[in-house]
Amino acid sequence: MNYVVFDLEWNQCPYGKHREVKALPFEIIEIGAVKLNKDREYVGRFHRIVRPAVYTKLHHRTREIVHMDQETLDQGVSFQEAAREFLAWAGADSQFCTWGTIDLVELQRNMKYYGLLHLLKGPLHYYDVQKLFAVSYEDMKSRRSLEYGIDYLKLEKKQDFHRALSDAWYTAEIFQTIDMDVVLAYDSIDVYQNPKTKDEEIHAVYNGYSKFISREFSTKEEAMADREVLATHCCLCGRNARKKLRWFSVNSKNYYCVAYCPVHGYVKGKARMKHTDEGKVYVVKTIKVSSEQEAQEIREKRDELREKRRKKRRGEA
DNA sequence: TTGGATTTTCGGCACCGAGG
DNA sequence: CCTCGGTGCCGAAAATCCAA
Repeated sequence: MNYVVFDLEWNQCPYGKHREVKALPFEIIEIGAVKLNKDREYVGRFHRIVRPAVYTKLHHRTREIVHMDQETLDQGVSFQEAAREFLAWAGADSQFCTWGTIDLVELQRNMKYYGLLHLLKGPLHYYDVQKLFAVSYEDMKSRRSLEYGIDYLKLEKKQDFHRALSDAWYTAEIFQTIDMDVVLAYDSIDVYQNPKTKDEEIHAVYNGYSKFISREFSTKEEAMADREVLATHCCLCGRNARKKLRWFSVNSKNYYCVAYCPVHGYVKGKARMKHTDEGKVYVVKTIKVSSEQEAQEIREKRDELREKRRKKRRGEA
């Protein structure tokens, strides 16, 4: 098993959104990757410039960020060739690592555009080094820039940022500093290819929380009526935790609830509604360990929200 | 049963900070 | 300039409640 740390550079429609190709808002123009063995030692690299075929001219903003001239781009290979070679080079049993969540999405979106998505079966497990950085060195929630991470760790800035190979290299260097226990405990799942059937639904357990990704439903109501979506299993032992506070919504997308595990005490649930390109919905539910105090706070938050809406109604009447 | 009051739902919008 | 995810606010519409 190898780790493939990769980074992409992409371009967008230089003439504004109204003239873009809907299925391809971002066109990949460069792929850079560093391969590490199971001990996270450097074993190889991959680099391709991709000749753009949809947006042949660089967006002015892109040109400012990515330092590439037109000749360099024109000398690139086609996306089909670059993607096939990249995946072949990566090998079937490698673990992808990226800085942030977007690169996996754009890679797949570009592959879909060219009818190559079957080469990369999702959902994809990967390591989001930006997240691992936050878990290891900050508050778990922050999402820092790559350069911030390099500065924080006092690593040498040998090359410019915002080129695929150098950013992949920087990401790999940060990845190498992360404690292996943290890496193993916090893998990420990309659901650009979201679960379609019940067997494909994802149940993942992490340190102190668990994540469930449902199959598709036609409507939100149907989703929120599903047994597995509503279930509140303790994220530590998997036992059914009895609900203390039923699922309630704060807005159209997020639902919360509180439950009590007979062994581990309070847990809190959060369910987020996600929409697919085809207008279906699926649910990403997380269950986290909580406390009596936090449970009380969530209850108060719910009551406050109700009170607020009530007051507002009165004011308008 | 019904109409008004109250509560919930839900899309739009704006902001932030990451990505290019 | 555009995407994405998260958050919060707002108002209209839908759903529900409740008393006459």
